[in-house]
Amino acid sequence: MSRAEQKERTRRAIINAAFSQLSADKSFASLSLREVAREAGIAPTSFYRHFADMDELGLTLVDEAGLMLRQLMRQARQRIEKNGSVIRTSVETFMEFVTGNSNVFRLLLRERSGTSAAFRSAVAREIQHFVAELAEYLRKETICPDELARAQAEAMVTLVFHTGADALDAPASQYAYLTSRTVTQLRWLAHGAASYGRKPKEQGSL
Amino acid sequence: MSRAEQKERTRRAIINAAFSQLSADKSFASLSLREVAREAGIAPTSFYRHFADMDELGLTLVDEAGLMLRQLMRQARQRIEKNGSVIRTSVETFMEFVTGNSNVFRLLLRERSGTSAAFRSAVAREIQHFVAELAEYLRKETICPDELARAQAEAMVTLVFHTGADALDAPASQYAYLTSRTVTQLRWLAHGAASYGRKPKEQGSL
DNA sequence: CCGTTTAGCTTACAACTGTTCGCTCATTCT
DNA sequence: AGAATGAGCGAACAGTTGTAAGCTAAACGG
Repeated sequence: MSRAEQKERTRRAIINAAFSQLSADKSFASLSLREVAREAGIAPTSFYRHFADMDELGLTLVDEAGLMLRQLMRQARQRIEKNGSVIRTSVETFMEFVTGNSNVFRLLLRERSGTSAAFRSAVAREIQHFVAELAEYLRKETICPDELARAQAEAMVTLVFHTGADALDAPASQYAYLTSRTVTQLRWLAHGAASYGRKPKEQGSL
Repeated sequence: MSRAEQKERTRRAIINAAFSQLSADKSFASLSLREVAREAGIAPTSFYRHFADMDELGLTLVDEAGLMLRQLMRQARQRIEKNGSVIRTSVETFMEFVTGNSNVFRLLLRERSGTSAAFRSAVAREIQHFVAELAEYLRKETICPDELARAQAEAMVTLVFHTGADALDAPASQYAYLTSRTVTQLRWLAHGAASYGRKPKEQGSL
């Protein structure tokens, strides 16, 4: 086995060890370099041959998580073409991602408001891809000015993300309810934005 | 000074020390018993005379934070009566809370998806008060069935909370924009829910 | 006024943490 | 073939952590 090949292999072992240690009651911040190294099957000091820092490893994990998110978006688009219902299909796809890769989602969810500014902005950047893509879609589909499309997309992503977070602590029997509740919320938003977008000044007592 | 009085006093010193050590780059999980005790001016072991655990202290902090939230709600109601615009006044009041008590808000924000199930459900409970109260208001104001009022309230609280989180990392010059963006989003929701609530079945391609 | 209670202290320990240093030894380059 | 590189290791160090045991002294209750 070539040297570079072997190096890449233990690098992956480290990354996988880190991912696998994340759980409902263990965040990235509570991982220790030594524990990760132990599970990766290397000596603690060998860790430094691959990452300068735990932070550097963390940023790598966030990048990989973001990658999975983008793959998810592509997958959602395919399903939409065959299925029709944009909102429901998107929400269902996202919920499958959350329940199937809960540790990955948890990483994004926690580090989005975590203690490292670098992590926070890395996560924010990944989510922005989501928002930007959705906003572009809305701008094409509806006849909405740029700024409103973006605000609408942000609200939608926020609601879907939040539902994912709820699902992490809810029993599987609740998934269907959570999904359809979110679908309803997104439809409200879409409908409200479409008919209300042109007259954003006070209307009614709200 | 009475004994009970003195005990209560150092108990508060502990709580205050903990709150004051929270910051953008220090979460509750990264506080150490010793550090807290040091800032409170007591020996590490004396901590146990007041709390069995760091977890017990944490739950106390979450309770206090929830109390502040409820006070905030009362304050918002007063301002609404004098001001009229429900949504804008509510969002502005909340943003003042976030910027004025950022450590308290950060605690709720982080522990909502933190590593302790007890913390998570404690925070969720506090937020439910928010949602329930808003839902009741919506049910009275609009002519909306229970379930929809609740879903609407949840979406609104989610969006406002998320905006608070954004504000924590944004420069103060962005506050006005964040606020009005959120106001717009909430109005969309309200409008969409009002006109769309009666026909939740597929409408349009979304 | 004397015995009990108890907040707070000091000392101590065992378990971990991240990181430095120097070594081995298989792969790579010349 | 011979020199250089670099991934991985073991030992060691200086910090920190939570927590246990036992003491002191001041407030308390009878």
